[in-house]
Amino acid sequence: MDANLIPYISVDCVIFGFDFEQLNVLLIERSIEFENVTYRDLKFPGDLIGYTENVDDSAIRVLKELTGLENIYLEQFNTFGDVDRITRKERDIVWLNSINHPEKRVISIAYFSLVKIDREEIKQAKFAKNANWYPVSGITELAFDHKKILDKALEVLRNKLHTQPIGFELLPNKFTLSQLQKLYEVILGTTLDKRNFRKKVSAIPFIIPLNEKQKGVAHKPAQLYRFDQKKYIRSKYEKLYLV
Amino acid sequence: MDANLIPYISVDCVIFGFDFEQLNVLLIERSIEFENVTYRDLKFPGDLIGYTENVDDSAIRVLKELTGLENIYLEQFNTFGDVDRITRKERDIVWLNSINHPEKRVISIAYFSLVKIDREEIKQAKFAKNANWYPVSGITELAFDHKKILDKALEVLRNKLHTQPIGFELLPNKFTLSQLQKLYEVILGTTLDKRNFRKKVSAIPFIIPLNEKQKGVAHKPAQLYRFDQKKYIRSKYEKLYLV
DNA sequence: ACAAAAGTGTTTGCAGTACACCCATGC
DNA sequence: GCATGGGTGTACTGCAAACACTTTTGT
Repeated sequence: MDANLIPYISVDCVIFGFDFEQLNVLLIERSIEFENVTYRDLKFPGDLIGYTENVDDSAIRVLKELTGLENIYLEQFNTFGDVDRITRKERDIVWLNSINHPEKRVISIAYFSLVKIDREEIKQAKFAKNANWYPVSGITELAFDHKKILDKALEVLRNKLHTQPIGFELLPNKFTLSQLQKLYEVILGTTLDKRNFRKKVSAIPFIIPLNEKQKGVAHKPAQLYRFDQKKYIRSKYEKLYLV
Repeated sequence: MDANLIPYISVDCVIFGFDFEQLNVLLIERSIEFENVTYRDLKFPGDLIGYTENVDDSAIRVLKELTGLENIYLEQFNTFGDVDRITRKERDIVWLNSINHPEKRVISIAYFSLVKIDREEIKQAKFAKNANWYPVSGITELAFDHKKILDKALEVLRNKLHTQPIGFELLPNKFTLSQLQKLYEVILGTTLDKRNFRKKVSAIPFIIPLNEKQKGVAHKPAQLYRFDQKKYIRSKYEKLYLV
């Protein structure tokens, strides 16, 4: 136990990635022996906060240590502070004892992060070998109160998607309109009309077509687009009602 | 200093009230002597969190102790965690010393609260005698990082006003449409067309006209309305695009 | 009678929605 | 040549916005 860390407060990071099919989150596997059975529970990456460390910097540190990534989208979304939030299940207590966790009560400040899965650091899977991507749609239970944290993160992500251009944080720098549409459909759980979707996109000045097309696909190659952050900031669009 | 409180974590409550003219917040006056001058700074009500207390319950406790109010709208909106957030100004440090505050670094979980100023407890001003309502529009500086907290609270309030029927938490149970419109105008900083506003309201099934009118006003008395929470929850309106 | 706020309809334009077929490429 | 996803236009409908005068009360 690191004496530089406040024993009562932690950060947890909900890291989302999109593989053009599904929305995924990065989870860490926690193995524990309990009543002669080995359980493999999943949890979000997180850590206690340093006495002399800004909370935002703790989240940046956790992300850097796990994935090697810096300068990615990261935003605090909620703080979870129930007294029994990490001791509600017996397996959680067993695990806390196994790592000599000093306190039974930890308040956690949760962040959500959006990463482009085509980035080199992610592709090389340099992150901890017990960390992996899991499709959000298949997650029914997590360690501690982390399922509740995931549900809240999804709610916030969906709300933000309507009003801010954060979807591009999940896509490669060059993307197709079908990929963008699929992203909205998967995250919002809807289907969208292709022609109407493209009509709206074409009216948005900061989604810019490139002189470049997809290659090596077994169908008509798609036009590639990029998102222009500077044009977004300068434009009149405070809200992005793409959907 | 209460030994039951975690010295590193607090809650702060941004309590909004609407007097039909302006949006107000409840602030506590902090008097300190510094370099032979008495400063009167303003801050939000808050307190450290108990070791065996849910964070949400801390906020409820702070609100109850200050105003005597229970069962009012209260929602966590952001956590402020910079190391120097309460020690950036020298006057803040002087004040911390004067109350023997044990730590120079406190992470604060901020809540915003909406109260009906016609409630008896509020009208009787039972709350701490150094607490008072101040118009939001006139606030330029607050103790610690509380101006930053206020700005964030306002941002969240404005966003929520578009999508959820929280404005009614600031109005009496019986209100006029002009009062409702003024509330939107003041909080959002816009002006609205009376006829268009009323057209939208009349299409909303959970804003219900009463068999009752204003009395004792020197003009045509207005129809009174009420907000029906149950009808809201059961209705199809997930989002309240009143404005 | 006058001041002060309540209350009420119509027109116009734009934005959302619904909908079906041809095109370019790899295998 | 066939399977796969890419790409395109129009008509209809409903909501948003602009706008001015009459009504009811207290003083």
